[in-house]
Amino acid sequence: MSKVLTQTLIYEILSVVEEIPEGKVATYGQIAKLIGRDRNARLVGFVLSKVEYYGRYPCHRVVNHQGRTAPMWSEQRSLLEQEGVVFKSDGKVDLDKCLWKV
DNA sequence: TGCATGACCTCGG
DNA sequence: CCCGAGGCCATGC
Repeated sequence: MSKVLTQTLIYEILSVVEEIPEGKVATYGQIAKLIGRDRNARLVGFVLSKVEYYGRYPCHRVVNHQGRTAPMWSEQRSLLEQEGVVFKSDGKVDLDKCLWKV
């Protein structure tokens, strides 16, 4: 980890991400809120984009509010489908059923 | 020190 | 659902 993006923030985010059960997905805003930074939803995405740098976490269970996955990510959909996450014809996650409820 | 970018969110139309 | 505007924080040049 050459760049230290506030270890505290990353630790809190990963803590929440680890709590996401299989077959469920969470939104960036949801996570941001759980760590007490509801205004920093952007940071969550920004951090998760580099989280693979810190270790392997189920960051594929995190999608945006539209249920859309990362634009450049190819296997994210496959990973989620393997866990039982339902996808719509549009290629988006069915948040009505797979959204992680706290 | 300042400006631009990003896996975003909410509100209104 | 898509489009546009405003906001918020950290990173990188």
